[in-house]
Amino acid sequence: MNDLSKKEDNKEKESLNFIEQIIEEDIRTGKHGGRVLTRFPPEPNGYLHIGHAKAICVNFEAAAKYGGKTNLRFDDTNPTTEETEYVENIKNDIRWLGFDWEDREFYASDYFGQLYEFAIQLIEKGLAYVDDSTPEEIAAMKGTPTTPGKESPYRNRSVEENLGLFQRMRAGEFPDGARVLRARIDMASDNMHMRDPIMYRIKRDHHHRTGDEWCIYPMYDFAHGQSDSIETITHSLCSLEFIHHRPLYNWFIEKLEIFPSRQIEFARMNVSYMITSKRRLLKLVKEGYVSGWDDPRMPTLSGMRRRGYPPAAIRTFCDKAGVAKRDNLIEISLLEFCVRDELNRTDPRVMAVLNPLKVVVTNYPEGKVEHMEVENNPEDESMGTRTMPFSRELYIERDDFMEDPPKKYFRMGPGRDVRLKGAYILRCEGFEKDPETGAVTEVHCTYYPDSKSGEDTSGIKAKGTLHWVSAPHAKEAEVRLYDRLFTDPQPDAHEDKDYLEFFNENSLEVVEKAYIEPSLAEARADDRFQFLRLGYFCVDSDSTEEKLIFNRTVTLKDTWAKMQKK
RNA sequence: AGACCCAUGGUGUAAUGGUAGCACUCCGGAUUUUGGUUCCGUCAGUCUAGGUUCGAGUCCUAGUGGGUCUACCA
Repeated sequence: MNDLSKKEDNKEKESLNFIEQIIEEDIRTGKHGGRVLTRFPPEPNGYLHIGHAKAICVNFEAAAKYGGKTNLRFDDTNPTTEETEYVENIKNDIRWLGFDWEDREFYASDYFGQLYEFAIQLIEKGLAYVDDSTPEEIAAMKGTPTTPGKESPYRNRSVEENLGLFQRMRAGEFPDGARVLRARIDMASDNMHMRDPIMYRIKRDHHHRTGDEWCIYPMYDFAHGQSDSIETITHSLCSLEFIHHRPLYNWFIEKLEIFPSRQIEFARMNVSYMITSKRRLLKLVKEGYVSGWDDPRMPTLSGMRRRGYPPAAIRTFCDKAGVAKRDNLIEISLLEFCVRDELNRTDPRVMAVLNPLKVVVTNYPEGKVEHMEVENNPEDESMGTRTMPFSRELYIERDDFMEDPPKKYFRMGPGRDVRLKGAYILRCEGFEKDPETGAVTEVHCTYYPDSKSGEDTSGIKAKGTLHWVSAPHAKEAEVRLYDRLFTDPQPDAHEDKDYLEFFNENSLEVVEKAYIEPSLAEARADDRFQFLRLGYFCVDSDSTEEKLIFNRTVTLKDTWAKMQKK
């Protein structure tokens, strides 16, 4: 056996997650004729976040893998909290993430008529009844997980009476909250969701799609499962919390004799240093901890988009995190790895100096300018080159000079040689200090004329290479440096402490005046770059003609910083 | 307390009764005109106790630990 066939043998076994295994089994047994249809069912009452991204990927990718499709369905059964504005944002976010639901855009509210008919059917079968009890009474009769509930005094109304009452509910004859329609199942069930769950409530509110057509609205539990069924969803993938709802959905499907969608639950993804609670996120926005839902520190898709995270990286991240049923906490370092991996291949490199220190090349003629050719991406030659002006006065990073450097320091220091990326090797001859503060104000160097990048005959091997800009040619820009929003990996997991106690006060640092190379003058919002040796940055939408603003997406890995910590 | 779900290196996820593998992180090394990238390497794991079996991470029982469930929200 040769090596080639061995390799073939090795990769023949691709490992499947438990959902894919179920789908493959269904295909093998011919269930639904091999058809696969999933759905992503957001409620249009908030912004999508990293947790939703996971659900979107799981649903769309599971279907796509087996030649199936995915529906987008808005679960809009509560008119009070839902708005059209959210619908547009959600669609925009899903498209940006890279998924397409084509023409299959549905709304639970599309099915209000059908759902009403389903309710009538159940009443006629003696499986649903109108209850006049107050919310408090219903809650009291519900019992607890360890004690059975009590049956409502209205539970044994006749079919005719229930039918009449329900029709009058629909006709608007009763005030809000006066009565509800409940499924007649089992008040003693171990599963609280089977203790005669409410199917319909009276609620006079303007619905974002159906307007004032209805004054009764189905509960989520009476809408979700049947919506799946109506759309003939084959595999309804949702999070673990709905595991207790499954018997109820199956009960409705069975009693109504409708298409049997199968619900499969998986553990939702948690990411360290991030929170996804809608309420807590809202508080960050409302109380000004962040600038809005799209603040680049937010775990929202709009926030991550503005931060500069490429959608492909988010998809890869969700894929690598995997799918299973156990609780998980994915390290944010995996996300950062995926972002860097993507950006490393795609982003052009440029130079910017965030914390400038002036360098004077004393043996370089005053007024002379050379245009140095610099590669745009060493990972991708096809991205070509650009030129950068080089002159007698330059800026380098303040961190890249030390008055009295240790031996492992490869950057500029008195008497040391260092390469300027794409330009010359410089020798540091001295420096000037502010007599009052002691701060270094200027560094004096000489350059080796025969060390020009690409035609270096000097034979000098400089250990370090620095980024730089030409002082008279550099443009100014604002740069926003972001760090994780919280100082604790699970800020909302502390019983004794509020998550806001872990808010990272240093999560945003603004550099008002950074120097960027002149080629960046034409950059426009959303353009992405690697600032050499600093990190990946994108142009923020706050930028104006006069002033460019960059967001730091993520730093480069920094082994020097790591060494220093030790 | 009851029902249900879950348990593999620091983290996440494979192995479907037959050699515990992969990725991230960490650590070390090589290369490098980015202390980036790339490449190589090290460390490190089946919750506990019984049982079934020639053989158990996998099947069974019990225990332990974690999670979920008692909205006219979704």
